[in-house]
Amino acid sequence: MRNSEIAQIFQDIADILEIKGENPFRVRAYHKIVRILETLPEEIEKVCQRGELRNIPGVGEGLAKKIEELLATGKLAYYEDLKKQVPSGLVELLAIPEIGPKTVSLLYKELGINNVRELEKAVKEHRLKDLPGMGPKTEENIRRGIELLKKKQGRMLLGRAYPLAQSIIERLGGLPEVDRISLAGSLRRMRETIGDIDILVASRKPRRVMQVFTELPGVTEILSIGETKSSIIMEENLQVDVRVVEPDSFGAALQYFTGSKPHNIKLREIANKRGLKINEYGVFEIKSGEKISGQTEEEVYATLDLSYIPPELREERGEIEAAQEGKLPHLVELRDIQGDLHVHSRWSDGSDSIRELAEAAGKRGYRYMAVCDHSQSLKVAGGLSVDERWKQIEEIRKINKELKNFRVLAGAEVDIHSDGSLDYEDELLKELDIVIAAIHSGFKQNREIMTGRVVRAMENRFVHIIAHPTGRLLHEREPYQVDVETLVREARRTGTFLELNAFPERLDLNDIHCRQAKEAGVMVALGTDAHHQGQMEMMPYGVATARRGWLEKKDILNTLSLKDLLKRLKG
DNA sequence: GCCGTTTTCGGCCCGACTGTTTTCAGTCG
Repeated sequence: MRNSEIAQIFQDIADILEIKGENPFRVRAYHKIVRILETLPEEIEKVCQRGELRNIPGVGEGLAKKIEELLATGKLAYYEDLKKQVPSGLVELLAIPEIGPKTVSLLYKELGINNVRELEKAVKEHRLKDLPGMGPKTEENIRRGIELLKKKQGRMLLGRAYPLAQSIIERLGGLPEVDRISLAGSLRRMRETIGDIDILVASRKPRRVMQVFTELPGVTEILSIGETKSSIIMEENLQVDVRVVEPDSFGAALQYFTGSKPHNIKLREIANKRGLKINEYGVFEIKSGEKISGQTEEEVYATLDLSYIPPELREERGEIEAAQEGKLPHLVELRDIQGDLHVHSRWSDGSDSIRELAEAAGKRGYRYMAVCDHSQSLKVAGGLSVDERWKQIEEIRKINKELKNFRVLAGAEVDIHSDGSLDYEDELLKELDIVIAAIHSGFKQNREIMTGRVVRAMENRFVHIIAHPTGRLLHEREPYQVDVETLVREARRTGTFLELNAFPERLDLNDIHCRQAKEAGVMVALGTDAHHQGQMEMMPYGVATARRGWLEKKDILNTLSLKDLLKRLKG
């Protein structure tokens, strides 16, 4: 059984236990194991085989036994039993905003409602408002909640949400009433997808800020408007929350609203042990109630003897322990990136000439850029025949003679055939400065074949990089069945680099994989996969994902100078 | 359900907001 399947079962258990009104801390224990499983860099089965389940913080005797049972039999008696007690449709009701476990339980007991369809019907017939603890407003809120759930088709891509948030910040930040303003929430942590945009403002005149905010162009609905918090819906059904605090609390509030929740919980536990309390207003001594810090985030962390933890790391994946020991990574920054290692020109399916691309890259401060147009098999993307490729190499050589302080690397994104062979012969590959191998066909192969296919490509000594190694397209296509653990190991063995494709739909490798690569000593190659010059702007999303994967400058191939890069590519 | 240089039992992060109440429960982040 795979980690994601086991995680799904524990998630289900957590939901059922909540509806049953079980001890919330038991529920929390299940939520925690779900998160652990979703981000574990190896299969839990291997951990189990090594007898190390109990070494995972959050896994005690009970969960260890349940995991063992699932791995051994594919089933869990406890879960099967729970499912009999609670109709399956109740869990889906939890997804509706405004509805939590208590309401689900009430609806079921009083009205026999056990799925969304029945709830909609009951709302229409106004059967909810007379239930104990409910009234017409709650009924209306639930109606809107169902509507919202239907409209909101999941989370928005980082690459879409980020510019939107920036434009809001620019508008609000320009107000004289705004002292400070910042992104918060998962967007500040640069998660690959986000549920809503959180913005934090420091101001002594919240009313004015809220007025401007709720009247922004593009606002389609105002969900709530208050002194400290307002929520709106913008076009594309994106929810935006703004919170306003006093300037003195800005740091504590920013820390608090940036999350993640598990990160904050852990931080507060540490604070408690020291007789301190953290909330969004500051760090307080519990006994005296005296405020110790809160103006800046740095202060908040320093009060707990922690070095400052960058937002991208705040996922409770060991960053707090690292901060305690002063062993946080020195994360890579955008300005460390010396060039883009994956762009397409109009020779294949891009829309700009190599010269235009080079000029744009130079303007970004880059020293080099790898033009990696598709290879001959990929006809839909205008893949280059062998002849065309030779001509392109010639053109690039010519362009390089004209350029100063900038180098266009002659590259190719070469298809890996179904059997692992490559789309060009070695005698052509060896003429290229940089060769990226990629899968664009046969997505349905099983795990073993797919993994072996990529490994075979790695074994070709002219292949430098594996492009978008899992092939996922967020919201569109699942990753193909490839064993990343093996890829990382084989990359190390063969001296191959793995790409972190910065395109927002891809972000592939993802953060967890990046960390795996780092730990195995495999360098990551950052490329935007730009198909026109504007798309080179996607690089920050790649850098952010690298940071989420704990990567430092030394872990990334294209932080090297041109000279060092060329040396690495040869060796 | 987990966990322990204050504990193997009794704790487990913290507050805002809303709508329903007349002091609080439920939900959310």
